[in-house]
Amino acid sequence: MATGRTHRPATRSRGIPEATVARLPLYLRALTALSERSVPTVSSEELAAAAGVNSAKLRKDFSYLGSYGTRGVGYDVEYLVYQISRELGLTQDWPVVIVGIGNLGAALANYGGFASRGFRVAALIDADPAMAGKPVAGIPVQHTDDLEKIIKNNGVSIGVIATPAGAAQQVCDRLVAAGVTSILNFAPTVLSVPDGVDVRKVDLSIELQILAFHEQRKAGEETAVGDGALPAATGRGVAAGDSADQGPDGDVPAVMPA
Amino acid sequence: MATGRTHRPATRSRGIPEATVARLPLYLRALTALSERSVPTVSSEELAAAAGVNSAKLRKDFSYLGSYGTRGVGYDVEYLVYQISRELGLTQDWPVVIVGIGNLGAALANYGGFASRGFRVAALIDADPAMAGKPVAGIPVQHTDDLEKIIKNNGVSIGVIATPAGAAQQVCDRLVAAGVTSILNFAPTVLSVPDGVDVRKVDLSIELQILAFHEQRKAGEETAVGDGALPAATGRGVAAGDSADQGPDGDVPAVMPA
DNA sequence: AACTGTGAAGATCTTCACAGCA
DNA sequence: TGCTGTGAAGATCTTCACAGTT
Repeated sequence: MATGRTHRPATRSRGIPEATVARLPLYLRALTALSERSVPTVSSEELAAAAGVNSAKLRKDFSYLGSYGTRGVGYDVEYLVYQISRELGLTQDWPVVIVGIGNLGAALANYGGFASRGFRVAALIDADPAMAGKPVAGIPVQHTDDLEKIIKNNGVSIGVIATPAGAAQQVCDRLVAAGVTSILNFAPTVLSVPDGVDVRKVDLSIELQILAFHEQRKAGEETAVGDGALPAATGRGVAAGDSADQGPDGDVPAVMPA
Repeated sequence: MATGRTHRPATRSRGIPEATVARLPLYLRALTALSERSVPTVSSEELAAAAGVNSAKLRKDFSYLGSYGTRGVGYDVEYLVYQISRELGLTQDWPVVIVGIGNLGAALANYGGFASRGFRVAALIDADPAMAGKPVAGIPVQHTDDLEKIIKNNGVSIGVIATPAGAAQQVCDRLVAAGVTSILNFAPTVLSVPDGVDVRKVDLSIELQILAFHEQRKAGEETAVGDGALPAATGRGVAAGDSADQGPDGDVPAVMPA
Protein backbone atom coordinates (compact mmCIF):
# COMPACT_ATOMS: atom_id res chain seq x y z
CA MET A 1 0.00 0.00 0.00
CA ALA A 2 1.86 3.02 0.96
CA THR A 3 -0.29 5.21 -1.08
CA GLY A 4 1.71 8.29 -0.67
CA ARG A 5 -1.07 10.23 0.82
CA THR A 6 0.67 12.50 3.20
CA HIS A 7 -1.31 15.55 2.50
CA ARG A 8 -0.52 18.17 5.00
CA PRO A 9 -2.82 21.08 4.43
CA ALA A 10 -0.36 23.69 5.38
CA THR A 11 1.21 24.92 8.51
CA ARG A 12 -1.86 25.44 10.54
CA SER A 13 -2.07 28.46 12.71
CA ARG A 14 -2.88 26.75 15.95
CA GLY A 15 -0.39 24.08 15.06
CA ILE A 16 1.26 22.85 18.20
CA PRO A 17 4.27 20.64 17.42
CA GLU A 18 3.68 16.98 18.08
CA ALA A 19 6.72 16.84 20.34
CA THR A 20 5.20 19.60 22.44
CA VAL A 21 1.84 17.88 22.66
CA ALA A 22 3.59 14.77 23.93
CA ARG A 23 5.11 16.77 26.77
CA LEU A 24 2.02 18.64 27.88
CA PRO A 25 0.77 15.70 29.97
CA LEU A 26 4.11 15.69 31.74
CA TYR A 27 3.86 19.36 32.60
CA LEU A 28 0.29 18.90 33.65
CA ARG A 29 1.24 16.17 36.08
CA ALA A 30 3.99 18.26 37.62
CA LEU A 31 1.69 21.26 37.86
CA THR A 32 -1.04 19.22 39.46
CA ALA A 33 1.38 18.12 42.13
CA LEU A 34 2.37 21.73 42.78
CA SER A 35 -1.26 22.73 42.86
CA GLU A 36 -1.96 20.14 45.51
CA ARG A 37 0.78 21.65 47.60
CA SER A 38 -0.84 25.02 47.07
CA VAL A 39 2.21 26.44 45.36
CA PRO A 40 1.01 29.61 43.62
CA THR A 41 3.68 30.11 40.96
CA VAL A 42 6.65 28.34 39.39
CA SER A 43 9.52 29.42 37.25
CA SER A 44 10.28 27.60 34.04
CA GLU A 45 13.43 26.33 35.69
CA GLU A 46 11.62 24.71 38.60
CA LEU A 47 8.83 23.24 36.55
CA ALA A 48 11.26 21.94 33.98
CA ALA A 49 13.20 20.16 36.68
CA ALA A 50 10.04 18.58 38.01
CA ALA A 51 9.04 17.41 34.56
CA GLY A 52 12.51 16.25 33.69
CA VAL A 53 13.07 18.52 30.72
CA ASN A 54 15.19 21.48 29.74
CA SER A 55 13.78 24.86 30.77
CA ALA A 56 14.23 26.47 27.38
CA LYS A 57 12.26 23.67 25.85
CA LEU A 58 9.52 24.13 28.38
CA ARG A 59 9.30 27.85 27.72
CA LYS A 60 9.14 27.28 24.00
CA ASP A 61 6.48 24.65 24.49
CA PHE A 62 4.36 27.05 26.50
CA SER A 63 4.90 29.78 23.96
CA TYR A 64 2.92 27.68 21.47
CA LEU A 65 -0.04 27.80 23.81
CA GLY A 66 0.19 31.52 24.30
CA SER A 67 1.89 33.84 26.72
CA TYR A 68 0.79 32.52 30.02
CA GLY A 69 3.75 33.55 32.13
CA THR A 70 4.84 36.73 33.83
CA ARG A 71 8.38 37.93 33.30
CA GLY A 72 10.33 38.24 36.47
CA VAL A 73 7.86 36.00 38.24
CA GLY A 74 7.03 32.76 36.49
CA TYR A 75 3.81 30.91 35.74
CA ASP A 76 0.63 30.87 37.75
CA VAL A 77 0.13 27.22 38.62
CA GLU A 78 -3.66 27.11 38.64
CA TYR A 79 -3.96 29.08 35.47
CA LEU A 80 -1.52 26.86 33.64
CA VAL A 81 -3.24 23.72 34.85
CA TYR A 82 -6.42 25.02 33.36
CA GLN A 83 -4.90 26.12 30.08
CA ILE A 84 -3.08 22.87 29.49
CA SER A 85 -6.10 20.82 30.47
CA ARG A 86 -8.18 22.75 28.02
CA GLU A 87 -5.61 22.42 25.29
CA LEU A 88 -5.45 18.67 25.80
CA GLY A 89 -9.19 18.42 25.78
CA LEU A 90 -9.39 17.22 29.34
CA THR A 91 -12.09 19.62 30.35
CA GLN A 92 -14.51 17.31 28.67
CA ASP A 93 -15.45 13.75 29.36
CA TRP A 94 -13.96 10.99 27.23
CA PRO A 95 -15.73 7.67 27.43
CA VAL A 96 -13.30 4.85 26.69
CA VAL A 97 -13.80 1.17 26.00
CA ILE A 98 -11.24 -1.49 26.73
CA VAL A 99 -11.37 -4.53 24.49
CA GLY A 100 -9.70 -7.70 25.68
CA ILE A 101 -10.05 -8.26 29.39
CA GLY A 102 -7.18 -10.61 30.08
CA ASN A 103 -4.44 -9.92 32.58
CA LEU A 104 -3.49 -6.67 30.97
CA GLY A 105 -7.00 -5.50 30.19
CA ALA A 106 -8.01 -6.11 33.77
CA ALA A 107 -4.97 -4.25 35.04
CA LEU A 108 -5.86 -1.31 32.82
CA ALA A 109 -9.45 -1.37 33.98
CA ASN A 110 -8.23 -1.25 37.56
CA TYR A 111 -5.82 1.53 36.83
CA GLY A 112 -6.90 4.47 38.88
CA GLY A 113 -5.26 7.28 36.98
CA PHE A 114 -7.65 6.40 34.27
CA ALA A 115 -10.65 8.21 35.57
CA SER A 116 -8.65 10.92 37.19
CA ARG A 117 -8.40 13.10 34.16
CA GLY A 118 -11.35 13.28 31.89
CA PHE A 119 -11.31 9.63 30.97
CA ARG A 120 -14.03 7.25 31.98
CA VAL A 121 -14.16 3.53 31.35
CA ALA A 122 -17.50 3.27 29.63
CA ALA A 123 -17.30 -0.45 28.98
CA LEU A 124 -15.17 -3.56 29.07
CA ILE A 125 -15.47 -5.94 26.15
CA ASP A 126 -14.21 -9.48 25.73
CA ALA A 127 -14.73 -12.29 23.26
CA ASP A 128 -14.99 -14.97 25.89
CA PRO A 129 -18.67 -15.71 26.60
CA ALA A 130 -17.67 -16.99 30.02
CA MET A 131 -16.52 -13.53 31.00
CA ALA A 132 -19.78 -11.84 30.04
CA GLY A 133 -21.46 -10.34 33.04
CA LYS A 134 -18.51 -10.79 35.32
CA PRO A 135 -17.51 -7.54 36.93
CA VAL A 136 -13.93 -6.35 36.60
CA ALA A 137 -13.00 -3.25 38.50
CA GLY A 138 -16.66 -2.92 39.24
CA ILE A 139 -17.68 -2.88 35.61
CA PRO A 140 -19.47 -5.85 34.04
CA VAL A 141 -17.71 -7.31 31.03
CA GLN A 142 -19.77 -7.35 27.85
CA HIS A 143 -19.46 -9.62 24.88
CA THR A 144 -17.80 -8.64 21.64
CA ASP A 145 -21.01 -9.22 19.75
CA ASP A 146 -22.35 -6.00 21.17
CA LEU A 147 -19.28 -3.95 20.38
CA GLU A 148 -20.93 -1.71 17.80
CA LYS A 149 -23.94 -1.08 19.96
CA ILE A 150 -21.79 -0.25 22.97
CA ILE A 151 -19.65 2.20 21.02
CA LYS A 152 -22.65 3.98 19.64
CA ASN A 153 -24.75 4.08 22.77
CA ASN A 154 -21.91 5.55 24.75
CA GLY A 155 -20.56 7.91 22.13
CA VAL A 156 -17.14 6.35 22.46
CA SER A 157 -14.38 7.78 20.29
CA ILE A 158 -11.37 6.31 22.05
CA GLY A 159 -10.73 2.58 22.21
CA VAL A 160 -8.06 0.60 24.00
CA ILE A 161 -7.04 -2.73 22.48
CA ALA A 162 -5.59 -5.24 24.93
CA THR A 163 -6.39 -8.40 23.01
CA PRO A 164 -3.94 -11.04 21.78
CA ALA A 165 -2.06 -9.97 18.67
CA GLY A 166 -4.12 -12.19 16.42
CA ALA A 167 -7.37 -10.45 17.22
CA ALA A 168 -6.14 -6.88 17.25
CA GLN A 169 -6.65 -5.90 13.62
CA GLN A 170 -10.11 -7.33 13.51
CA VAL A 171 -11.12 -5.58 16.70
CA CYS A 172 -9.56 -2.42 15.37
CA ASP A 173 -11.58 -2.61 12.17
CA ARG A 174 -14.80 -3.04 14.08
CA LEU A 175 -14.01 -0.20 16.45
CA VAL A 176 -13.25 2.10 13.55
CA ALA A 177 -16.32 1.06 11.61
CA ALA A 178 -18.39 1.80 14.70
CA GLY A 179 -17.02 5.31 14.96
CA VAL A 180 -13.89 5.14 17.09
CA THR A 181 -11.23 7.52 15.79
CA SER A 182 -8.46 7.11 18.36
CA ILE A 183 -6.92 3.84 19.38
CA LEU A 184 -4.42 2.91 22.03
CA ASN A 185 -2.95 -0.43 21.05
CA PHE A 186 -1.29 -2.75 23.54
CA ALA A 187 -1.18 -5.69 21.17
CA PRO A 188 2.15 -6.32 19.48
CA THR A 189 0.85 -5.64 15.99
CA VAL A 190 0.97 -2.85 13.47
CA LEU A 191 -2.59 -1.77 12.93
CA SER A 192 -3.93 -0.56 9.61
CA VAL A 193 -6.42 2.23 9.92
CA PRO A 194 -7.99 4.70 7.50
CA ASP A 195 -6.89 8.29 7.36
CA GLY A 196 -8.22 10.33 10.18
CA VAL A 197 -7.80 7.64 12.79
CA ASP A 198 -4.97 7.99 15.27
CA VAL A 199 -3.20 5.00 16.68
CA ARG A 200 -0.68 4.99 19.47
CA LYS A 201 0.97 1.84 20.58
CA VAL A 202 2.42 0.67 23.82
CA ASP A 203 4.69 -2.28 23.54
CA LEU A 204 6.59 -3.78 26.40
CA SER A 205 8.91 -5.92 24.34
CA ILE A 206 9.90 -3.05 22.10
CA GLU A 207 10.83 -0.96 25.10
CA LEU A 208 12.88 -3.79 26.55
CA GLN A 209 14.66 -4.32 23.28
CA ILE A 210 15.63 -0.68 23.11
CA LEU A 211 16.99 -0.91 26.64
CA ALA A 212 18.89 -4.05 25.73
CA PHE A 213 20.51 -2.25 22.84
CA HIS A 214 21.87 0.45 25.11
CA GLU A 215 22.74 -2.03 27.80
CA GLN A 216 24.82 -3.98 25.35
CA ARG A 217 26.68 -0.84 24.38
CA LYS A 218 27.44 -0.06 27.98
CA ALA A 219 28.87 -3.50 28.52
CA GLY A 220 31.07 -3.04 25.52
CA GLU A 221 32.31 0.36 26.59
CA GLU A 222 33.08 -0.71 30.09
CA THR A 223 36.35 -2.10 29.03
CA ALA A 224 36.91 0.40 26.30
CA VAL A 225 36.65 3.30 28.68
CA GLY A 226 38.77 1.53 31.14
CA ASP A 227 36.41 2.35 33.92
CA GLY A 228 37.06 0.47 37.06
CA ALA A 229 34.21 -0.83 39.02
CA LEU A 230 31.96 1.29 41.16
CA PRO A 231 28.41 0.34 40.49
CA ALA A 232 27.32 3.91 40.79
CA ALA A 233 25.77 4.69 44.06
CA THR A 234 23.21 7.31 44.56
CA GLY A 235 24.57 10.03 42.47
CA ARG A 236 22.30 12.82 41.56
CA GLY A 237 20.69 12.65 38.43
CA VAL A 238 18.46 13.60 36.03
CA ALA A 239 16.16 12.17 34.32
CA ALA A 240 14.82 10.16 32.13
CA GLY A 241 13.22 11.77 29.48
CA ASP A 242 14.26 9.96 26.54
CA SER A 243 16.80 7.43 26.80
CA ALA A 244 19.47 9.28 25.07
CA ASP A 245 22.33 7.44 26.41
CA GLN A 246 24.52 9.72 28.28
CA GLY A 247 27.14 8.67 26.01
CA PRO A 248 30.45 8.09 27.44
CA ASP A 249 32.57 8.84 24.56
CA GLY A 250 34.70 6.49 22.75
CA ASP A 251 32.79 4.15 20.81
CA VAL A 252 31.65 0.84 20.28
CA PRO A 253 33.81 -2.03 19.56
CA ALA A 254 31.20 -3.89 17.81
CA VAL A 255 31.92 -7.45 17.74
CA MET A 256 31.40 -8.26 14.22
CA PRO A 257 31.25 -11.45 12.51
CA ALA A 258 29.64 -10.55 9.32
CA MET B 1 18.46 13.71 30.03
CA ALA B 2 21.46 14.91 31.67
CA THR B 3 21.26 17.98 33.69
CA GLY B 4 23.54 20.40 32.18
CA ARG B 5 26.09 17.92 31.30
CA THR B 6 24.96 16.66 28.00
CA HIS B 7 28.33 15.73 26.80
CA ARG B 8 27.87 14.10 23.54
CA PRO B 9 31.26 13.32 22.21
CA ALA B 10 30.72 13.73 18.58
CA THR B 11 29.07 11.85 15.89
CA ARG B 12 30.08 8.39 16.84
CA SER B 13 31.23 6.08 14.14
CA ARG B 14 29.06 3.11 14.88
CA GLY B 15 26.45 5.53 16.08
CA ILE B 16 23.05 4.27 15.13
CA PRO B 17 20.46 7.06 15.41
CA GLU B 18 18.13 6.67 18.33
CA ALA B 19 15.14 6.86 16.02
CA THR B 20 16.52 3.94 14.08
CA VAL B 21 17.14 1.89 17.20
CA ALA B 22 13.54 2.42 18.20
CA ARG B 23 12.38 0.94 14.91
CA LEU B 24 14.63 -2.10 14.85
CA PRO B 25 12.30 -4.09 17.12
CA LEU B 26 9.51 -3.35 14.69
CA TYR B 27 11.47 -4.67 11.74
CA LEU B 28 12.54 -7.65 13.74
CA ARG B 29 8.98 -8.55 14.52
CA ALA B 30 7.93 -8.28 10.89
CA LEU B 31 10.93 -10.31 9.80
CA THR B 32 10.25 -12.98 12.37
CA ALA B 33 6.75 -13.36 11.01
CA LEU B 34 8.13 -13.73 7.48
CA SER B 35 10.69 -16.20 8.73
CA GLU B 36 7.96 -18.33 10.23
CA ARG B 37 6.27 -18.39 6.89
CA SER B 38 9.57 -19.46 5.38
CA VAL B 39 9.75 -16.44 3.13
CA PRO B 40 13.36 -16.28 1.92
CA THR B 41 13.69 -12.63 0.92
CA VAL B 42 11.83 -9.34 1.14
CA SER B 43 12.12 -6.04 -0.62
CA SER B 44 12.35 -2.84 1.39
CA GLU B 45 8.92 -1.97 0.07
CA GLU B 46 7.28 -5.12 1.38
CA LEU B 47 9.01 -5.10 4.71
CA ALA B 48 8.31 -1.43 5.20
CA ALA B 49 4.62 -2.02 4.61
CA ALA B 50 4.62 -4.83 7.16
CA ALA B 51 6.34 -2.67 9.71
CA GLY B 52 4.21 0.35 8.95
CA VAL B 53 6.97 2.67 7.84
CA ASN B 54 8.22 4.35 4.72
CA SER B 55 10.55 2.22 2.58
CA ALA B 56 13.20 4.89 2.17
CA LYS B 57 13.35 5.20 5.93
CA LEU B 58 13.75 1.48 6.30
CA ARG B 59 16.56 1.34 3.78
CA LYS B 60 18.34 4.16 5.50
CA ASP B 61 17.88 2.47 8.84
CA PHE B 62 19.42 -0.72 7.53
CA SER B 63 22.26 1.19 5.96
CA TYR B 64 23.39 2.14 9.46
CA LEU B 65 23.78 -1.51 10.28
CA GLY B 66 25.72 -2.25 7.14
CA SER B 67 24.90 -3.34 3.63
CA TYR B 68 22.84 -6.40 4.20
CA GLY B 69 20.70 -6.30 1.08
CA THR B 70 21.18 -7.35 -2.48
CA ARG B 71 20.32 -4.90 -5.23
CA GLY B 72 17.70 -6.13 -7.54
CA VAL B 73 16.63 -8.74 -5.03
CA GLY B 74 16.00 -7.49 -1.52
CA TYR B 75 17.02 -8.66 1.91
CA ASP B 76 17.60 -12.19 3.08
CA VAL B 77 15.11 -12.68 5.88
CA GLU B 78 17.07 -15.06 8.07
CA TYR B 79 20.23 -13.09 7.75
CA LEU B 80 18.53 -9.85 8.67
CA VAL B 81 16.82 -11.44 11.64
CA TYR B 82 20.20 -12.47 12.91
CA GLN B 83 21.88 -9.14 12.26
CA ILE B 84 19.16 -7.11 13.92
CA SER B 85 18.98 -9.48 16.87
CA ARG B 86 22.67 -9.18 17.35
CA GLU B 87 22.58 -5.40 17.03
CA LEU B 88 19.85 -5.22 19.65
CA GLY B 89 21.75 -7.51 21.94
CA LEU B 90 19.11 -10.20 21.82
CA THR B 91 21.54 -12.98 21.15
CA GLN B 92 22.35 -12.93 24.80
CA ASP B 93 20.21 -13.57 27.83
CA TRP B 94 18.86 -10.63 29.82
CA PRO B 95 17.61 -11.46 33.28
CA VAL B 96 14.95 -8.97 34.32
CA VAL B 97 13.28 -8.26 37.64
CA ILE B 98 9.82 -6.84 38.03
CA VAL B 99 9.23 -4.79 41.15
CA GLY B 100 5.67 -4.22 42.27
CA ILE B 101 3.44 -7.23 41.70
CA GLY B 102 0.02 -5.62 41.68
CA ASN B 103 -2.42 -5.88 38.83
CA LEU B 104 0.00 -4.50 36.32
CA GLY B 105 3.08 -6.26 37.63
CA ALA B 106 1.24 -9.57 37.51
CA ALA B 107 0.06 -8.85 33.99
CA LEU B 108 3.61 -8.13 32.94
CA ALA B 109 4.88 -11.28 34.60
CA ASN B 110 2.31 -13.26 32.67
CA TYR B 111 3.10 -11.52 29.44
CA GLY B 112 4.39 -14.13 27.09
CA GLY B 113 6.33 -12.02 24.65
CA PHE B 114 8.60 -11.36 27.54
CA ALA B 115 10.64 -14.51 27.41
CA SER B 116 10.36 -14.88 23.69
CA ARG B 117 13.29 -12.71 22.86
CA GLY B 118 16.28 -12.88 25.09
CA PHE B 119 14.49 -11.64 28.18
CA ARG B 120 13.89 -13.80 31.18
CA VAL B 121 11.98 -12.89 34.31
CA ALA B 122 14.60 -13.65 36.93
CA ALA B 123 12.50 -12.53 39.87
CA LEU B 124 9.35 -10.83 41.05
CA ILE B 125 9.64 -8.47 43.98
CA ASP B 126 6.97 -6.88 46.11
CA ALA B 127 6.88 -4.92 49.36
CA ASP B 128 3.86 -6.75 50.71
CA PRO B 129 5.00 -9.52 53.10
CA ALA B 130 1.75 -11.32 52.43
CA MET B 131 2.75 -11.82 48.81
CA ALA B 132 6.10 -13.37 49.63
CA GLY B 133 6.31 -16.92 48.45
CA LYS B 134 3.14 -16.77 46.41
CA PRO B 135 3.74 -17.79 42.85
CA VAL B 136 2.72 -15.43 40.07
CA ALA B 137 3.12 -16.72 36.55
CA GLY B 138 4.90 -19.64 38.10
CA ILE B 139 7.50 -17.51 39.82
CA PRO B 140 7.48 -17.04 43.58
CA VAL B 141 7.27 -13.42 44.71
CA GLN B 142 10.14 -12.29 46.90
CA HIS B 143 10.20 -9.52 49.44
CA THR B 144 11.73 -6.13 48.79
CA ASP B 145 14.15 -6.63 51.64
CA ASP B 146 16.11 -9.00 49.45
CA LEU B 147 16.17 -6.74 46.42
CA GLU B 148 19.90 -6.10 46.45
CA LYS B 149 20.72 -9.74 46.96
CA ILE B 150 18.40 -10.80 44.16
CA ILE B 151 19.88 -8.29 41.71
CA LYS B 152 23.39 -9.38 42.47
CA ASN B 153 22.84 -13.11 42.55
CA ASN B 154 21.12 -13.02 39.20
CA GLY B 155 23.34 -10.49 37.49
CA VAL B 156 20.32 -8.37 36.66
CA SER B 157 20.94 -5.17 34.74
CA ILE B 158 17.39 -4.41 33.63
CA GLY B 159 14.63 -3.62 36.08
CA VAL B 160 10.92 -3.04 35.54
CA ILE B 161 9.12 -0.78 38.01
CA ALA B 162 5.40 -1.39 38.34
CA THR B 163 4.91 0.01 41.82
CA PRO B 164 2.62 2.83 42.88
CA ALA B 165 4.01 6.26 42.01
CA GLY B 166 4.99 6.98 45.57
CA ALA B 167 7.41 4.08 45.81
CA ALA B 168 8.95 4.35 42.37
CA GLN B 169 11.86 6.67 43.06
CA GLN B 170 12.90 4.77 46.13
CA VAL B 171 12.78 1.46 44.33
CA CYS B 172 14.66 3.02 41.46
CA ASP B 173 17.43 4.22 43.76
CA ARG B 174 17.82 0.79 45.26
CA LEU B 175 17.86 -0.91 41.88
CA VAL B 176 20.52 1.46 40.63
CA ALA B 177 22.62 1.15 43.76
CA ALA B 178 22.47 -2.62 43.37
CA GLY B 179 23.77 -2.42 39.84
CA VAL B 180 20.79 -2.05 37.52
CA THR B 181 21.57 0.28 34.64
CA SER B 182 18.39 0.13 32.57
CA ILE B 183 14.91 0.77 33.89
CA LEU B 184 11.50 0.44 32.36
CA ASN B 185 9.17 2.57 34.42
CA PHE B 186 5.42 2.04 34.49
CA ALA B 187 4.83 4.33 37.44
CA PRO B 188 3.59 7.82 36.62
CA THR B 189 6.66 9.55 37.93
CA VAL B 190 9.73 11.19 36.51
CA LEU B 191 12.65 9.21 37.86
CA SER B 192 16.00 10.72 38.71
CA VAL B 193 18.93 8.53 37.89
CA PRO B 194 22.66 9.05 37.66
CA ASP B 195 24.43 9.37 34.36
CA GLY B 196 24.84 6.11 32.59
CA VAL B 197 21.48 4.72 33.60
CA ASP B 198 18.77 4.57 30.96
CA VAL B 199 15.15 4.99 31.79
CA ARG B 200 12.22 4.46 29.51
CA LYS B 201 8.71 5.08 30.65
CA VAL B 202 5.38 3.68 29.70
CA ASP B 203 2.47 5.77 30.70
CA LEU B 204 -1.12 5.01 29.91
CA SER B 205 -2.56 8.32 30.94
CA ILE B 206 -0.05 10.26 28.89
CA GLU B 207 -0.94 8.27 25.80
CA LEU B 208 -4.62 8.82 26.38
CA GLN B 209 -4.09 12.53 26.84
CA ILE B 210 -2.23 12.75 23.57
CA LEU B 211 -5.07 10.94 21.85
CA ALA B 212 -7.58 13.26 23.48
CA PHE B 213 -5.71 16.24 22.12
CA HIS B 214 -6.01 15.00 18.56
CA GLU B 215 -9.55 13.82 19.12
CA GLN B 216 -10.53 17.27 20.23
CA ARG B 217 -9.00 18.75 17.10
CA LYS B 218 -10.91 16.42 14.89
CA ALA B 219 -14.14 17.42 16.52
CA GLY B 220 -13.28 21.03 15.99
CA GLU B 221 -12.37 20.69 12.33
CA GLU B 222 -15.49 18.83 11.50
CA THR B 223 -17.27 22.11 11.27
CA ALA B 224 -14.25 24.15 10.34
CA VAL B 225 -13.66 22.12 7.24
CA GLY B 226 -17.14 22.97 6.25
CA ASP B 227 -17.97 19.36 6.00
CA GLY B 228 -21.64 18.75 6.21
CA ALA B 229 -22.75 16.41 8.87
CA LEU B 230 -21.51 12.89 9.03
CA PRO B 231 -20.07 12.24 12.43
CA ALA B 232 -17.10 10.72 10.81
CA ALA B 233 -17.99 7.19 10.21
CA THR B 234 -15.64 5.50 7.90
CA GLY B 235 -14.90 8.35 5.62
CA ARG B 236 -11.47 9.63 5.21
CA GLY B 237 -11.15 13.15 6.25
CA VAL B 238 -8.26 15.29 7.03
CA ALA B 239 -6.57 14.13 10.10
CA ALA B 240 -6.10 17.01 12.33
CA GLY B 241 -2.94 16.18 14.06
CA ASP B 242 -1.07 14.01 11.83
CA SER B 243 0.28 11.69 14.32
CA ALA B 244 0.75 9.63 11.30
CA ASP B 245 -1.24 6.57 11.45
CA GLN B 246 0.66 3.41 11.96
CA GLY B 247 3.44 3.25 14.32
CA PRO B 248 4.01 6.51 16.04
CA ASP B 249 7.54 6.08 15.15
CA GLY B 250 10.51 7.19 16.87
CA ASP B 251 8.82 9.75 18.94
CA VAL B 252 8.41 9.84 22.56
CA PRO B 253 8.04 6.70 24.54
CA ALA B 254 4.92 6.61 26.28
CA VAL B 255 2.50 5.33 28.60
CA MET B 256 2.21 4.25 32.11
CA PRO B 257 -0.21 3.08 34.55
CA ALA B 258 0.39 2.20 38.07
C1' DA C 1 17.06 41.59 39.42
C1' DA C 2 14.52 37.88 37.92
C1' DC C 3 12.40 35.51 34.55
C1' DT C 4 9.73 34.96 30.22
C1' DG C 5 9.35 34.77 25.15
C1' DT C 6 11.68 33.99 20.91
C1' DG C 7 14.93 34.60 16.73
C1' DA C 8 18.53 32.05 15.16
C1' DA C 9 21.78 28.31 15.18
C1' DG C 10 22.31 23.43 15.65
C1' DA C 11 21.09 18.75 15.84
C1' DT C 12 18.11 15.03 14.33
C1' DC C 13 15.09 12.81 11.60
C1' DT C 14 12.56 12.08 7.22
C1' DT C 15 11.95 11.93 2.42
C1' DC C 16 13.33 12.46 -2.20
C1' DA C 17 15.45 10.94 -6.14
C1' DC C 18 18.80 8.67 -8.48
C1' DA C 19 23.36 6.48 -9.14
C1' DG C 20 24.96 1.94 -9.09
C1' DC C 21 25.05 -3.00 -8.59
C1' DA C 22 23.04 -7.78 -9.32
C1' DT D 1 15.08 -4.53 -15.09
C1' DG D 2 14.56 -4.32 -10.11
C1' DC D 3 15.86 -2.84 -5.98
C1' DT D 4 19.41 -1.23 -2.70
C1' DG D 5 22.32 2.39 -0.70
C1' DT D 6 22.89 7.21 -0.05
C1' DG D 7 23.83 12.37 -1.02
C1' DA D 8 21.14 16.18 -0.58
C1' DA D 9 17.03 18.72 0.49
C1' DG D 10 13.42 19.38 3.78
C1' DA D 11 11.02 19.10 7.98
C1' DT D 12 11.15 18.89 12.97
C1' DC D 13 12.91 19.39 17.24
C1' DT D 14 16.28 21.25 20.61
C1' DT D 15 19.19 24.56 22.60
C1' DC D 16 21.36 28.91 22.91
C1' DA D 17 21.46 33.44 24.18
C1' DC D 18 19.51 37.69 24.78
C1' DA D 19 16.00 41.32 24.16
C1' DG D 20 12.00 42.63 26.62
C1' DT D 21 8.90 43.00 30.66
C1' DT D 22 7.53 43.24 35.38
